[in-house]
Amino acid sequence: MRANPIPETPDQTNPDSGGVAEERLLETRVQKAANLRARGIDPYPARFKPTVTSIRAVARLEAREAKLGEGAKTRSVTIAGRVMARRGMGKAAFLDIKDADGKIQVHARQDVLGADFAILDDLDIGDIVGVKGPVFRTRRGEPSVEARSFTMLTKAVRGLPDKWAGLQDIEKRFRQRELDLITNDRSMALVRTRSAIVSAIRRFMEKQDFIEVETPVMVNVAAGASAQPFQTHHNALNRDLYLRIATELHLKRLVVGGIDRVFEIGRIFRNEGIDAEHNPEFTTIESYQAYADYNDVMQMVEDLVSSVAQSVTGSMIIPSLNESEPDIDLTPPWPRLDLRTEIMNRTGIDFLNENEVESLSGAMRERGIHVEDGLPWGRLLDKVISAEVEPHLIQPVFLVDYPTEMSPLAKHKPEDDRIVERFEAFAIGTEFANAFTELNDPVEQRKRFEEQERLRQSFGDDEMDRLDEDFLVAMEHGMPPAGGLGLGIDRLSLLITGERSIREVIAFPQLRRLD
RNA sequence: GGUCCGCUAGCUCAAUUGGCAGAGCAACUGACUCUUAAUUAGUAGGUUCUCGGUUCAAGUCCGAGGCGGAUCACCA
Repeated sequence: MRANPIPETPDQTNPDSGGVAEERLLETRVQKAANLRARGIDPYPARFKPTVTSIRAVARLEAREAKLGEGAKTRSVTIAGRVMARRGMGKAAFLDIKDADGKIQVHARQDVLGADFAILDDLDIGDIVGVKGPVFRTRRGEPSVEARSFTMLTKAVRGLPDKWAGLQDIEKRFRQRELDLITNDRSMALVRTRSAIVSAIRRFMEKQDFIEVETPVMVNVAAGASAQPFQTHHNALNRDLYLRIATELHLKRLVVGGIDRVFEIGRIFRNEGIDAEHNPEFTTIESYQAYADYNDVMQMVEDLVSSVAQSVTGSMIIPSLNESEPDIDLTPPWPRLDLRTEIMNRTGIDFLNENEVESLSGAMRERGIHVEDGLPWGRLLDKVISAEVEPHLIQPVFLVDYPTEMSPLAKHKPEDDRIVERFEAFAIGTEFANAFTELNDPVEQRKRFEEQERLRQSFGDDEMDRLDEDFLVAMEHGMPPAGGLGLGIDRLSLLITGERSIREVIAFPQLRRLD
């Protein structure tokens, strides 16, 4: 055992760098790395090749046991992973090693390991190591790698959170997600599930002959949705640019160009509040399909969501994570509820009658719905939906046929220009998809945008959709009839994982910086 | 943005009415060759989120602020 020098006077030069105790813990481990170097051992070697993962190593042992019976040993394997626990017994030690697949125990004995055993003097929980040797089963039945050689792969100079309780502090879990992943299996599972969801979506779309594209994130006009954009600046062009708030308009231009089935999975940015359902950057899939209408898209959405759930979780029924909420059954078909009827049933308000700001806001006040002054009609009605209808939509459902004024990019019904062919998909009280039969009449599209601009002027509402001249010119060249979809991947991940906070399904959610 | 709740050792948590800030894990010095929350003897570790106030005395009470959570408002 070598003595680790403890600083006689704590470092006062940088009082913000953490407590003295923390500094000392770090210093101790840095010293251990130096100890290894002094003995000619690189604590950060560049290469190491494991031959099996923990799970495969155990599988090999089981196969061997099936053939040879109890007491069987495999041929030598090589594993690598992080030391999660350590039980030392003088001239022997047990280590729990965690890799990408799971955990396996390592048994290190001085007589077996020889010189490498001395590495354990400078080993800490949290270090990443490589171990080579046969897999056997201990007397207590634990599959274990009998260490014949032992390699330090990465000396960690900070310790892990509590080995039993893990990292519990919610704020730390989000700010230091890597520690959350190391110690909390649920967090790792959520990252993997989200990845599987995106992968399944991509396979679903490709199977239906959609092609995936990438369109600009930085745009001259943040159009295609109602939201405030983030602003940035390009120095060489000396132009202000915006981060996109939707991928819609570029994708439609690709449909004009002849890509009949197109989709993009991408990040969009909305300069708005942050809460359990909103992160300022979030991921959507938007798709556009020529010669389809919103009924086709509706069917695609329920097929997509249910089959993604099936392939990711093995079931279309998502079990509730707590007693107070029901399981969610994603099995298609989902009910199609007429929006106007649904609002009337919930509130008695008929949006075709209350078609002026005054009458609608009056009706809302009568119903006890808080009305903010200065909002245009469409935003008011949106509020009625989100306050009075949306919270009741727990099982998956489509709300169908929206007012034209709140849907500037959707085609109106053939028999009624006050209503557009649009639906939104809801579950767990939250909207997760929005789709319509796309408006492709360029003259009407221009009129609708101009109306949005007029509303923006008169209401001073920064969130109205904006007029994008490049898009309008494209439409003037003719876009085939098409059905379009926007679906929130984060929201879908909430639905499929059973989580209720978007921060749980985003690896690094936006948080206020610590100063 | 409003309201409520939380912030104590590296991690997980205690601390009675305002009365000496404590435990487990991790760490450090030892013992220990089949343990698995190993066992075992000892040691060290604190700006109780920050600033101010009340008080003989503040982790605890009051005020302001920071960060987070829940909820309402707004958005997807």
